[in-house]
Amino acid sequence: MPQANDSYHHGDLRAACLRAARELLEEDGSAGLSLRAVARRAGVSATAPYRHYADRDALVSSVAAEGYRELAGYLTAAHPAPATPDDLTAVAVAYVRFALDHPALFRVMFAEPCDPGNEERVEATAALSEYVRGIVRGTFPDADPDALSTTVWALVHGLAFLHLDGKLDASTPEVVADQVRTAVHALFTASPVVSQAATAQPERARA
Amino acid sequence: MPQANDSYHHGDLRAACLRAARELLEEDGSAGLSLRAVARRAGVSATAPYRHYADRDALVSSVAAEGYRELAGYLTAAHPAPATPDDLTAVAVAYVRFALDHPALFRVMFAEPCDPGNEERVEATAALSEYVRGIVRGTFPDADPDALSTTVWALVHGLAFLHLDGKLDASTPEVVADQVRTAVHALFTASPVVSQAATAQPERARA
DNA sequence: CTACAATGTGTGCACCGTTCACATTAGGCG
DNA sequence: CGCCTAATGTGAACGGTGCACACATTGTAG
Repeated sequence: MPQANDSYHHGDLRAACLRAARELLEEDGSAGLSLRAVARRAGVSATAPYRHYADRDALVSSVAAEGYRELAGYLTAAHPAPATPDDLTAVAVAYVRFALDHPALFRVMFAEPCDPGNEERVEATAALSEYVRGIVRGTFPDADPDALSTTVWALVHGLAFLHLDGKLDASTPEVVADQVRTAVHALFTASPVVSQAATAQPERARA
Repeated sequence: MPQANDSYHHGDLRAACLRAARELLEEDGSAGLSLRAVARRAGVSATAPYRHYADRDALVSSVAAEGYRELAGYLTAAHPAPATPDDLTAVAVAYVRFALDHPALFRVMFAEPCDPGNEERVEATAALSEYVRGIVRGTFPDADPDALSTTVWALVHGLAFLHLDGKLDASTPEVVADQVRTAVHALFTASPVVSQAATAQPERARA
């Protein structure tokens, strides 16, 4: 049973490190996320975190994995079981809102190629990817789920990143939401074409 | 007249730093891009670069600005004066190809919110943004240029990033290109709707 | 030719990630 | 209960980093 005492043994350093990392990320951005700062905030010596994380990257990957799960929470909260294009649009809006609510975290999640060695991270991203594909499959049964989910994910992901880079008008959340709705709506009116194009292209990859 | 001698004064340290930074970026990724390593590679003391760049961020911003210009070169090379949806699709393919050809550079370009204080960088990004808007305006005269260029940029940017994160099949350049073409094509078949939706939404932003 | 501004050097400081030997403690086993 | 081992936390140390500072060198304008 973990306890955050002031005794020699912390009790649950692993969780405390994660929490401290999240706080530092929100306060100073990814620049302030140092292993030593995490240790300081957790009230522990600089090298103690190495008992729970192989290196800095492992910690960051854990933070990223937590971010993926939180993002999934945003999406399911927007609509628990999306079945119509409007439902899917609501999910898309939630995706961009998550990015704007947690900009530093979102950047960390996609800053580097996902380390294939980190099981927790791979699992979290796979779950998210599968979740998106599932929604698309349910919403557009006639479309190629892979192709369409890729397209819609890319569109929403791109909107999120352009917003993070300040390249789009993000004055109010409503402006952002409208932008996302407009863009996604444009895609959906063409969804039958996506289906058709994806299934009628035999010359995809010969290698 | 600059000269890369072995004399006390380097001749053109600024350009040499930029070149060294680019090399380090391609060799070791953004992790290896340290000011000291740049100085070493340029054959100069660790603090010499400070005569030409205020700090590490300034160097990185310069590299990013160079990247923006190079990206613009890719795009214009794909089609000097895009006038049809197919032309625009070719430009989109070139965008993603640039990201895959220069993954570390592309990440640097979009890793942090663009520093508004760095004039060179702001200028380069503005030029790129305006270029995209111009293409869209020429290709789809009836559409809202802002809305459509945002959408198509987001879609392509998202595809590029998902590829960089290894979340999409990038086995061969042709597979990637097909993917981009399919996604962009899907958008374009809906472009009249974008135009209609964008102009028929008076409740955009009241603030 | 000389003074000055531009440019490069060296030292030093604080911080970082990481390793290693060591201290402390929890929990199982007698 | 008491002991032993594995888990967990500490401290010093090493090489690397960004950056500020005083100083050295040199191109160039007057």
